[in-house]
Amino acid sequence: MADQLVKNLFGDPVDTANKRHSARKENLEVILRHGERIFAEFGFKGATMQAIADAATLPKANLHYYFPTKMALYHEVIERIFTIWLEAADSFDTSASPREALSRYIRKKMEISRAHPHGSKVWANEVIHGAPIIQDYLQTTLKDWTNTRIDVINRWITEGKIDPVDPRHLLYMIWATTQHYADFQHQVVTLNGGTPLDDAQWQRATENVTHIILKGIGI
Amino acid sequence: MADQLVKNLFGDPVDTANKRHSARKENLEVILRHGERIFAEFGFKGATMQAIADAATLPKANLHYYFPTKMALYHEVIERIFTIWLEAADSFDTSASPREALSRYIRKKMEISRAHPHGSKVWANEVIHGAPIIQDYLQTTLKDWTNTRIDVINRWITEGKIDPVDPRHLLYMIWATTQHYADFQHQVVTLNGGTPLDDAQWQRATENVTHIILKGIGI
DNA sequence: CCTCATCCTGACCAATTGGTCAAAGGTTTA
DNA sequence: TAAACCTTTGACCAATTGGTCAGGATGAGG
Repeated sequence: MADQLVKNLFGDPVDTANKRHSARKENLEVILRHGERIFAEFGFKGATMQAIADAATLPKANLHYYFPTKMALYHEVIERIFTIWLEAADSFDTSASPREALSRYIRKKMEISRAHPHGSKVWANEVIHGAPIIQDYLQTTLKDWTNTRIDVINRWITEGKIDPVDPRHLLYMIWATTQHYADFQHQVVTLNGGTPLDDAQWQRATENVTHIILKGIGI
Repeated sequence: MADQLVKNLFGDPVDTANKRHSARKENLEVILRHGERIFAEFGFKGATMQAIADAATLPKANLHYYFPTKMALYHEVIERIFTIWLEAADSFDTSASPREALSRYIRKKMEISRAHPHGSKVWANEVIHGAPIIQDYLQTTLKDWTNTRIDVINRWITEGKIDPVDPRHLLYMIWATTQHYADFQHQVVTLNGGTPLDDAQWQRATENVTHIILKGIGI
């Protein structure tokens, strides 16, 4: 078939060559996307497989074909969110200057809050409810990442590049503030007269957050 | 009966004079306290009347005697939390200097995060899930309060007392950061080696938050 | 074509859970 | 003491919902 002759730049057959394979991929994608939204909106218990199925316009039994249990689907949703979190984490360039490293990190986190508010909400939900699923991440990946950044920030302090603040609380402040625009989106929108922040407002928010935090630590 | 002769300073009969009345009060208190905790821990849907009843060591049917529906109980829990929020709001003294007004407000909010983490979590849950219950508060009381504070902060800016930051984002930063210690308590504790913050650590957190924010706006 | 493996789905089941109710047990008041 | 009232509670019900399953549909490979 002609379809099967389609190749990408590396000469590998493109996934869409196989109807089954591509349909599978598409379905997984749709389920995960709507699952994330429904979980964010109603919490784990409040979200129903039926609601996710309806959103994805698939019969409920079909969801159970791809994900044996609700928990399995939830796990997968969390997994994806963590990937995004890692992406932001990478943008904290430890070799850059404090000003550059922090402002880039803050900007990246603000972008994520705008692009993936649902994911952020699911994560927040998890933590609020005692992190039954992500406890592992918190104790390993997140803790390690945090400790290396704390070291870097402490070095900046020693070198007199920033004020002697507790790095831990600086990081918490960055997390809390940037994620606020995703997690408390509804409140932010309500206080904005009911309309979502536009491009200019997001930029203004990012600038304000960056300004206050950087100046706040003496940069 | 002797009991009925007990009076308070105003001459009113003390509630405890009446066995029924005091038992009622006590039960309401116990149900609301445990309800708040269970709602915070599992979300509205995840919390079950049975779980709250067990925590309060009362039969489930008894809960329904005091609160006809789960939603009615939840409403009452939210109502109480809002009272605490108002208490913090009052501490933002608009007649004080920027330094005094803000540092007092931040300290108060940190104290509330420490004293009422469950309440804060329930509130966060509400907003994350689109504020189905508290929408009214957001649009009226919260919005009004916010607008008056924005005016005050703008006056400070005009008078050159603080940097020209967007008051809105300054407030969001204060809310996000202070509430982070309650809502993300589990994450904070995990990154603290699994032990809750002690007195000194809370004080250090408050100092850091206050320092960065105040210096960040040029005070 | 034809066979096989994969995918889809309506109907169904069992467990959970919010809420009801009638009867019993206390407390207050006259 | 006795009547009126309030509170407590076990047993029960109906609705929701996660998950199952058997049989049908569809695409891949020979």
